[in-house]
Amino acid sequence: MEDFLAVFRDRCKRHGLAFTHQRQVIYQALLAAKDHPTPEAIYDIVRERIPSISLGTVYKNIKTFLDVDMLCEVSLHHGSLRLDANLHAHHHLVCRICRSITDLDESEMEPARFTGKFPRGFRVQRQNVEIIGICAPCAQKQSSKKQSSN
Amino acid sequence: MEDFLAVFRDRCKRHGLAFTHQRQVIYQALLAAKDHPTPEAIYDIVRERIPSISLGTVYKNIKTFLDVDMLCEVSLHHGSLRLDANLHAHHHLVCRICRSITDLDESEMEPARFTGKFPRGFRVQRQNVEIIGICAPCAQKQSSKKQSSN
DNA sequence: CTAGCTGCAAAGTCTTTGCCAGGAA
DNA sequence: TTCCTGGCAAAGACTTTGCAGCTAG
Repeated sequence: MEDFLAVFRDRCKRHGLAFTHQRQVIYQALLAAKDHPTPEAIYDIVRERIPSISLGTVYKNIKTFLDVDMLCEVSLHHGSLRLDANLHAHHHLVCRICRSITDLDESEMEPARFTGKFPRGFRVQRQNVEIIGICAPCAQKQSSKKQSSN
Repeated sequence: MEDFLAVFRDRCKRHGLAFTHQRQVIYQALLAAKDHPTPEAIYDIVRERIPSISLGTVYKNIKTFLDVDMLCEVSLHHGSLRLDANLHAHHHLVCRICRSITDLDESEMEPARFTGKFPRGFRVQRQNVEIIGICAPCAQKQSSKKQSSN
């Protein structure tokens, strides 16, 4: 626990974030949750320790953590529904910045192989591979932004 | 084109869907779009041919197509942000029905290997594998539902 | 004829934003 | 002191729903 606090304090300092009680409790709840919680779920947990906290604060902090890579999102496409009429097995190349999606043909992909055990009774149907990175246009924008801010 | 109409008509019949002009134009737009469009994007395209169409109709039809597997969603988690404080490389087992997410340790996974070419300039950072299927509780619910409807 | 569909508008989620008082550095 | 943050409420984006008239089967 003291360990957690020290690490968290350090991470905040490194990213220029103020160390606040709310922020610390939110982060701790995120670390403890094993089920990939929603912001609402975190809000519910945090409220047990800080009843006066607001949902807005939870959202703001989550966004902050995402910005500094102290946290990641399960899907890069939660904002809006993205559709795919290509029903043949294929995979996706996704840009972290602009969230563009490019198809990768399955024939050019050797599937991932899971060698461990699945939970009992889980019926596997298909697998989806996302190769995540930064597309050429976004990479260019980023580097030019960095230069101008130096 | 006539080919498309025949196939579409057939698919509708098979799933018990009425063949309507709106539905046909929406599906055609979905098939033609190569960029994993949002419902809004489809709405914009369809409106060129059916200016009076409503966004609600586009949503309803997309939902219908998803229900009968004539279409799939790029991410099963677009509805709400799902967070992951586990920054170590790992993968996910996802239930199509309840959308629960279970972690799979990376050490038990042999990564997918892409043997083709990435778009020029794309900087790959990591890969995410989703194994998609139906979890035990949902499978049970489904089979009992089927029995009772027989 | 009947069930299902469309268009419209209202309502519902989920998330972001603006503001000011208060706390961290 | 100065800047950042928390709480609140309003606004915003995205999606669903209810209804009345129309259409396909």
